[in-house]
Amino acid sequence: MSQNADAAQPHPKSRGAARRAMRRGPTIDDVAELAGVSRGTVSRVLNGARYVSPAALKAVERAVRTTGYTVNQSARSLVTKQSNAVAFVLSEPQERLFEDPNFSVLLRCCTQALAEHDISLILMLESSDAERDRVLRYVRGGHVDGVLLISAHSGDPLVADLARGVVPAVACGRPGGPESAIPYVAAEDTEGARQMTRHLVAQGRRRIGMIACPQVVGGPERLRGYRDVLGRRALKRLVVHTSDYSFAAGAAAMRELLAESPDIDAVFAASDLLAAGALAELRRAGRRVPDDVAVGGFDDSRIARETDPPLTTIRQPLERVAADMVDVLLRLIRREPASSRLLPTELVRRESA
Amino acid sequence: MSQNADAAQPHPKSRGAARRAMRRGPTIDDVAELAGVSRGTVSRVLNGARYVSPAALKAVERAVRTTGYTVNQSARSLVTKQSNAVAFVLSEPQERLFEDPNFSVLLRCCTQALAEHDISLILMLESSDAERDRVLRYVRGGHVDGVLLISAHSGDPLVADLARGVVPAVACGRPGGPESAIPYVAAEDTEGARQMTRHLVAQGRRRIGMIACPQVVGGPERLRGYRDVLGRRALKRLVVHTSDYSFAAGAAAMRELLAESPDIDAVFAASDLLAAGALAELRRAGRRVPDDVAVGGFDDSRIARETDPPLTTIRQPLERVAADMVDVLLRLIRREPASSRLLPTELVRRESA
DNA sequence: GCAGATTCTGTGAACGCTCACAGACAACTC
DNA sequence: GAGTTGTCTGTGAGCGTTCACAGAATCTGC
Repeated sequence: MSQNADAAQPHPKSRGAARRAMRRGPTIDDVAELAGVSRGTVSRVLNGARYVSPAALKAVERAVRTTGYTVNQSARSLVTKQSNAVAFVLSEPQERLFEDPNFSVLLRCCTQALAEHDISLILMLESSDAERDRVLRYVRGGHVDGVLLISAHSGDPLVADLARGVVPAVACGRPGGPESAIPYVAAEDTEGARQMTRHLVAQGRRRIGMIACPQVVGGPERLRGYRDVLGRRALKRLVVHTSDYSFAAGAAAMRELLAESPDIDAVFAASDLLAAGALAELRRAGRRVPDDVAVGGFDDSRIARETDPPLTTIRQPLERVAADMVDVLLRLIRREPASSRLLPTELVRRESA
Repeated sequence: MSQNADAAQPHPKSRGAARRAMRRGPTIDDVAELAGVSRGTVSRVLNGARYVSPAALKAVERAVRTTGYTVNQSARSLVTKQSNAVAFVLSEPQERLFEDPNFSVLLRCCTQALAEHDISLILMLESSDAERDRVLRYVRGGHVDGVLLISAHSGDPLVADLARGVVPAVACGRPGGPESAIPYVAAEDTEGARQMTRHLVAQGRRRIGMIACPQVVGGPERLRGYRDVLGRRALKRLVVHTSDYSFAAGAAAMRELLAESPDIDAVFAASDLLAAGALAELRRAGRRVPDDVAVGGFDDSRIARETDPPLTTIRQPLERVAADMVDVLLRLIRREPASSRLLPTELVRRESA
């Protein structure tokens, strides 16, 4: 049989042709050939276009257009060791966090900001230990250039891992744990809480309660702001702690507050969702808002506009938080200096207080 | 100087060593060396582990563990032409859609389902033409193995592009446009709408209005279900169209309905968010719910539990929609046959109707 | 004991790109 | 006109995998 004879002489050309037929798209060599230049020149055009003659530039651009060439990211990554992707890691996402409107804004704005730099966002969940392992392996494996970390609770174990500097990382909100932790971007929670508390005081409220959530990122700061303004008037029974920012927790906390201090005339909830829950509970208890009890929220999320009455709240510039997180991360990736940032908050007056 | 002498003889070995020092992690060759086998054997262990002796298997596994080896996805993708990633494309995401709780559930469940197959989810937004181009180039470039398409409005132009079969794709909800379009997974919207309408009829309601949204995916089906049950009783002035599923649109539609038909005694809103808006407007108009007017929603999203009164609504099995979308997409990627799926809905009775 | 499977292993050649290098040429300076 | 600088170009090597192939070893059944 002629098989052996054929096998004896390898024919790389016909093989290459066969491959080309089943290939996804044109390669850099096809573009080079069509443009009448070399691979190297095409590559230079693709990245930066320096040291390329106008004629060559034009020819390459035309060839790229006519062939519909797209750079093969895998091949590029293989040599540059950059993935042009970052992970958006959602730590401990009980459904709650995921349905938090703040988080949605963050995700959307981060995606947009990254897209402008042609970097793609890979969403990763990290609620179980197994998932954390997966994330860590993924990140360590060099699949992403950086990590945007959205943490629900402070003291996230992933922070420690990330802090070891496997890959640049930025957190949203001040992550708890050792001081050596990773840089973060957050709103000025403490000052925001002060603004709201001062506002309630200015309205003549005497018994101002707080629904706090100190385990959640940003929570301790908001409680501190409330205490800063009220001092000794921040009675113990006026402060109730919840374990998360949820509607149900807000309602339960309000119930407790009403039972402990029936003469309460204002409540500052550490998030709009908590405030919405408090509102529902107040209605059930027959208290009018704001006449009997004023309610203040925090976040200025969509919810604040949809409650009845609409919530007076503290606006966090989440769009800017997202943009700044991306900015800090990109700087870190380029090995430029970058540090944590705190963004100003603003009181938004509506009808609840 | 000795420079020229050095340059004359290339020393690949010291070069390789230098590279190794700055390298991210161990390679397959390092693992092979440590395990005392060849590259090929390690590769076989990594993918499937067939035709590998127990001894070799064990040695490789140990070596992988001690070196902390992770496969370099770029190198692998370069040869397999598979990226192990899929794009989750959010078409026309006016903020609204993004803040839709349904969408959050979908995103979360898809991410989880994909993670189980070690496939990562790349989030892409596609609200402008420029962004659609980007998405298309990205997808065409072979960066992803498939696309999960979440479309707000029917007749999305991306669908047509995707339908040309660049890459496997699955839509959530029936995409409008040519019949030749891509496969989809959706709830049985028509039947769900029938369930709700029948429920309102069974409660003795005589003037049943509808807040419909026929431009949005699923919208036409829900309107059809309402008409199926009511027949000629579905008066023109009892149906108002909105352009999206938003709180504000729901409130505006309710206002219109009250003005046109003051004797209205029930409303079926095509989404919970619309129903929440209607609820707010009814309260403002002094109508009691459900005593004066019954309100039915659709989705059974988180919102339905948080309105006052809580909404009677139609539950869509979104977790299953997400799981099925991923399942269909994976089949398509493996070139197995797979077709569109319709999932059953369920009436959830609460207090609003 | 030997042909034929069957299991197991190592090796070379891609995959498509970037990057360093060297060479060609043009434009200056003295 | 020779040297120096700067711009522009092509080429070879290598990134870390997988895959096809071929060869070695072991097991069948007669």
